[in-house]
This record gives sequence, C-alpha cells and structure tokens, in this order.
Amino acid sequence: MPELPEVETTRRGLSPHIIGQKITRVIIRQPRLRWPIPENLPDLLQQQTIKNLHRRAKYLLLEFEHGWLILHLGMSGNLRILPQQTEAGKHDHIDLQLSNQQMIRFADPRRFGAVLWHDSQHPIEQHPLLQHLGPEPLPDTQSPFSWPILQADELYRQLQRRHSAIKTCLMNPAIVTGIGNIYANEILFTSGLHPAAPAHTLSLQQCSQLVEQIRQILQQAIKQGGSSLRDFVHVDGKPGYFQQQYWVYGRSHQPCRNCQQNILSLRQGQRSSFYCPQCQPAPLDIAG
DNA sequence: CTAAGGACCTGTCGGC
DNA sequence: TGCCGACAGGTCCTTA
Repeated sequence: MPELPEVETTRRGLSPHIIGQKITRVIIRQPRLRWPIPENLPDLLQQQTIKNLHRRAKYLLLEFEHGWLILHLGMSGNLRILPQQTEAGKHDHIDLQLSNQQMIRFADPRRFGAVLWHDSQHPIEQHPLLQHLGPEPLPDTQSPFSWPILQADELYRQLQRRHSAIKTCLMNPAIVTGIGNIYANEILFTSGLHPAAPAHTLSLQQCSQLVEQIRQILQQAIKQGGSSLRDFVHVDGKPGYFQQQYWVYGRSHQPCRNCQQNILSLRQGQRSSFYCPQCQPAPLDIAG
C-alpha cells in the first residue's frame, strides 16, 4: 500500500495511540519477511516504552530508550491499532501488545516488508538501509533529525550525470526518497515531463518546477490520506489511498483530464508508466 | 561510478 | 470450473 503519503499517514494515525505506551507482549507468527525478524525481538521490546515514531523515506522508526524498531511496509504491508483480543488473519505477522490494551498489528501478504532492530549505540542515521538515502522531498520542521531536504539545484546536479529516464530517477531513493510508481507518474504529468525524457536533458528551471510538483502532489496526497484518518483505527489500513483521483496512473486509453487526449502507457524498468502524449510531449531524443 | 535485470512473495484478474 | 501468465503500491543485490 505505501508510498510516502501512505507511510506518513500511517505514522500520524498511529502516533497518538502508541507514543508513551509500554510494550507488554510481542507475538511473531511469521518471522520470514524480506529479512528475518530478529529472534530476540520479544526480549528486546519487553516492557520498553515507545518514546516516539518517526519517518525517514518510507521507513517508520519506533524510538525506544535503547534502540530503534525499523519498519518497512514493502508493497502490501499495513499497520493497524486493534483491541488485543482481535483474531489474527492469514497475513497478520506481528502483534505488539501495548499497556493500553490495544495492539499494533503488522500485516503484509507479499512479505516484502521488513521489521528490524537497531541498537542505539550507533546513531540511527548510520543504519545500512538508511545511510545512503537521498534527500526527503518534504521539509519537516517537527522532525528532530536533520535529514537532507530536496533542493532544485542539487537535484539538477544529480540529474546532469544520469542518462536514464527521468521516471526511473524519480523512483530512485538515492536521488529522492518516498516517490513510488503512482506518484512518479502523477508528478511527471503535472510537471509536463515525458516519463522517458533522459534525466540529463532537464534544465535547472525544469528541476525547480519538478521539485515544486513533487511537494505539491505528495502534500496533497497526505492531506487526502489524513482526511480519512478516523477510519485508520479498527478498520482496514487503507487510509485515503483508493479514493484518490489520478491524472494518469492506471488510466490507459482514458481521456486526459486536461486535454482529452488518450492516456498512453509504456514499460520502464518492469514498471508501468502512464502519460498524456499532448501534455507530456516526448523530447526530440526519443521521438519516433 | 551508472544502468539494467533478477530476486524476494502472495493475490487477483483476464483469457483459454 | 481450472489452469496459466501477467500484473500489483518496493528496493536491494548482482552483473555488465
């Protein structure tokens, strides 16, 4: 389910229910995710208080006195707050029971997600999965961390030395974090950029507009996810996501919402891309 | 270093 | 109805 807006919505939905709570019990039904869940996780978390919940890229970081629980939702993961006695389904892999009689339940049918521990003897920024991440697309004045923030001039520098398509660059977490397939398509549409445009052909001004659209699209998606936050608890862990109206994503052969031309699709790096041939004209290099 | 493809998993859908 | 391939919101790892 998750790109950055969904992970951020999850963070916001979860936070008030879990911060300050103590972990009273850990149930692991399926330890085999992308990487195995640490076997000693129940011991590590037992009687520990959740100090805070942060997000870096699409990772959720549960802060404890002595370390960090790193969560990633993969392609199909979700986290819910439920009463402790709620029966577990087939893909409910982990429960973290809390002192308030609720629990955090992690479900992930495809098991591309991850649940890892990082000891606080090293800064969380140095975790192997986090240390090579690119800048955050959205400035966050709340965050106690000083993660790098996306900037047009730095993005321009990065793209200058890339010969791959702009869309694959947008989805590359070393260049900018948090953008997955849906929002990459949407961002390129509102930026008027063809998904196959070679990254190094973008001007500084285009990069500047791109950064603006990245922020715009992600902020708006968070806002829409946030508007359904009430459904977050007890329900289905899909806040806002499916209610969104997309410009191009999943809209092959349908008319462009801007110019009525038919939306086209193509494959890039085994992912589907969608674009309007009129609003996102192909650059000369790739025409024909 | 960059770029491209495979790998990890389960579920769903369309076609025969 | 059953089987098969294609596809699905991510990203690390290997190979060239």
